[in-house]
Amino acid sequence: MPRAVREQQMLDAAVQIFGQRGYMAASMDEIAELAGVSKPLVYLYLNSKEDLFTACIRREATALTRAVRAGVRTDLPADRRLWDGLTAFFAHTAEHPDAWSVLHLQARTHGEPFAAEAAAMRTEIVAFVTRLVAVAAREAHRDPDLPEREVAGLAEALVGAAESLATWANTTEGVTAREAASTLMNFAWTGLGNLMRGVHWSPPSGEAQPPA
Amino acid sequence: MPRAVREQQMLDAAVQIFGQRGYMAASMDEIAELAGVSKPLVYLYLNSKEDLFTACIRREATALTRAVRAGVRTDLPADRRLWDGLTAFFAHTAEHPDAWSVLHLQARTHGEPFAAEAAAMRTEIVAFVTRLVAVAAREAHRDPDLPEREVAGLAEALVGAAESLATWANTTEGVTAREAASTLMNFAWTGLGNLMRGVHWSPPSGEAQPPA
Amino acid sequence: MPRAVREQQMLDAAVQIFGQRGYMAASMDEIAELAGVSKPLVYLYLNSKEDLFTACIRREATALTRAVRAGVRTDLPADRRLWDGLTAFFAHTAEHPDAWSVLHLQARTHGEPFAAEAAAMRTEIVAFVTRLVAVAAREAHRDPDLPEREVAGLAEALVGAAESLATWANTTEGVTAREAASTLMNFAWTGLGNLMRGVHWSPPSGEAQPPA
Amino acid sequence: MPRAVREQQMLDAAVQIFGQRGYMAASMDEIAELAGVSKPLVYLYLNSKEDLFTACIRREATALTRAVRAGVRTDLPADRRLWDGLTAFFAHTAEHPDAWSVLHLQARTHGEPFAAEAAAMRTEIVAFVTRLVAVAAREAHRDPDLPEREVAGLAEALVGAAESLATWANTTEGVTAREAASTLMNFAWTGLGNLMRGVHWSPPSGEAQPPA
DNA sequence: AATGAATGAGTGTTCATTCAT
DNA sequence: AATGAATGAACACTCATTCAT
Repeated sequence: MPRAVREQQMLDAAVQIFGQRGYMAASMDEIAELAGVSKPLVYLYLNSKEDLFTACIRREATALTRAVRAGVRTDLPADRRLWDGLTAFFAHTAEHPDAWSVLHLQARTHGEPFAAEAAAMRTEIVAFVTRLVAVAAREAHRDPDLPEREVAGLAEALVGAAESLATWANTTEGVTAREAASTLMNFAWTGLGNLMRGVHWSPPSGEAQPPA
Repeated sequence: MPRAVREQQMLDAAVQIFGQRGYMAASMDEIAELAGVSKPLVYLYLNSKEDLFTACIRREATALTRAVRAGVRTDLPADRRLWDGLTAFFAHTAEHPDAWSVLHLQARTHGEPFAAEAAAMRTEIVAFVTRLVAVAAREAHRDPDLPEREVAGLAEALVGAAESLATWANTTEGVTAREAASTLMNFAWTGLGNLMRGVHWSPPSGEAQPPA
Repeated sequence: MPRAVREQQMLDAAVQIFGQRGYMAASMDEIAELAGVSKPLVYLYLNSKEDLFTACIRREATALTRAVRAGVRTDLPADRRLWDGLTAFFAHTAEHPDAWSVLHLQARTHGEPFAAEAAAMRTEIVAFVTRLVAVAAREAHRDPDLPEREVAGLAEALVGAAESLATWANTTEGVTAREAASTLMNFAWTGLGNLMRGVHWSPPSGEAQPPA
Repeated sequence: MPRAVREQQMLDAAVQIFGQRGYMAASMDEIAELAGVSKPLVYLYLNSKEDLFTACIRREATALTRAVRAGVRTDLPADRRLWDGLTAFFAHTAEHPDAWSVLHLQARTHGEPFAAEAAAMRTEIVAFVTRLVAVAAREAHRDPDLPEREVAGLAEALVGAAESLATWANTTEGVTAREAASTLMNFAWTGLGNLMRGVHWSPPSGEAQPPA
């Protein structure tokens, strides 16, 4: 069996164990057993527990950002792009709960090296949202631009709300990705003030066509 | 030295170590040393690592909810109450970053018993926000009520955004509690759509007078 | 409360705990609590765990040998004296099972100092039996005497059988001291060979009158 | 070095330490060091201190009963079988004093799980003796049978005497297995009463031929 | 390419024992 | 005469990691 395949099996096992038990409570024994290989092989391929964990974070971070990017078409208006991105995000986290636990909980909880790794991914997503907000402002002919730090804060808030809803959707019976995305779009785009007055944001009728 | 005092010293030390190292990486030795007592005394007063951690979570959860409640006056309009609550929340988390790490990260990452403890506090806060949204709807003469699940999702999103901004404010140089609260109020109350069109929500001029 | 009384209370508690938990598993905390005093007081009166245990052994050894001696009248024939001694022995061990556990099990199991203490008592009892056997031989006009070492072995065997029956009687439902003594007298005095042929030893009709 | 061999080495060391120090006073460190291995290996192979102790008890119980059975030929008369069994018993306990300490003292002193393990072996031996007594009664044309409980008591007494003599022989300079067996046969078979009148039981002239 | 065998270092926890009062 | 407060030292157990093959 080629090395690359074995390595993926190990990462699969590691993500599952890390996601469920947590980084420190996870034991290399358990991971090796779940991967169906001997422990020395895990060390031969992945060097150490820290390296293994880092590899998990990197792989899953890449997978998540890729999934979000794949769901968004750059030729559509800003609110549509946000809606598509959120839908993709909620769908991916719902399908890979262990990976989401690794990225959102475990990586941030066990010290700088790992937190930095996860922060890199988060920064990328925040940047994506920040660009979106900037574009939206331009589309609305808003001038002068919002202050840069305020935009950063808004993006931060939006991403935080999304993360929180992802966990909420994962643990609340029967909440779909579309529903979570819809709730968040109403909240973020329209604002509570408008919502109170009966103003709603409605999801576009047709689904986004993934580029390929 | 009386027992009650010693116990608080131990909890202080434990919150600091747990918050910085994480629950599993924290060693009872280190906590005892930081508290300036011997390890057996920690066990005599707090029974076990698990009980010690639980005690930390409970103490800090109580402190946080108390701080938020103390910042809010029930005789003011909904947006003002939200603003005051957020300001208190950001101020408290900024002043007790280790406690915030314990509540927001560590407690959720290390198994049901602890997660449940932190979830209880979070539930309380979400309920607080949920009531606020309901009140706001009534104040805006909105009839019929928003669907219950949608309100739950909105509260979840708002709390998630707040949590995220708390961490952001703690790690970004020079962001004050007022600034974080202001950003979130704009985001949550006005909505991005309005913001893009130049509509802003402005913090009330006078500070809230804590009941006394 | 006078010191002597307190000390006896502590020994009572200690015998109970040592007898039930075992020497090493017994904790000074538990003993102090059961005795209704603070731990430092136990140390003030009895110095250390080892000394406390030794004191227990001594007190119970004395009590046991006293009980046996009290049951035997020197003016009766040898078999009657043996019967009376055994009856007293079984009655005492049945009434003080924790003390018996301390003497027979715990003291012998935890190293020289304690084993020696218990051995001293046992030696006394073995000597008592040895004298009895010698007297019996004389009464039976047996000359020349049995070799000394053989007599020692016989006494050892008899005492061992008695110890074993004491535990057996303590743990078997409904076996009385008289019954245990009767079984042992048959075994020891008559011998299996005779028993097989229907020869029995019968307990004397009247009870022994304790000297007082 | 193959696992099975290492395991026996560990059990050897454990029996020695447990027999000399006692169960609770024995430390896993000491056992591992005496076995010439690291502590984790002891845990890898034997799981826990309790399991290790249980394994010791089981191994030595099996060895002892095997030795006794191997010394007895079922085609010989009852007294001869008893004599052979006792000789084998005393020889084995004399050669393995630590094992005898584990079985007779330690196992009975440290709680139900271990006591039950040792009791199982003892029950087997008592049953063996009980059958012997029954056979002897039949051989002596004794009819009707002795009451069942009396037989149980007799077997108990005999076994207790043997156990006691085993320890006596182990601690008294120059007492051989034959001598101990001889003393006990006289005591048990002939009875003190007959002994006093000069009646002796004599060991058979030729040694028993072990079946193969 | 892969593993059975083995360990150094460290953890949570307990307990006999002692001050200071 | 008696105790609340405190600890040094030790122990069972675990785990990431590495040889030798």
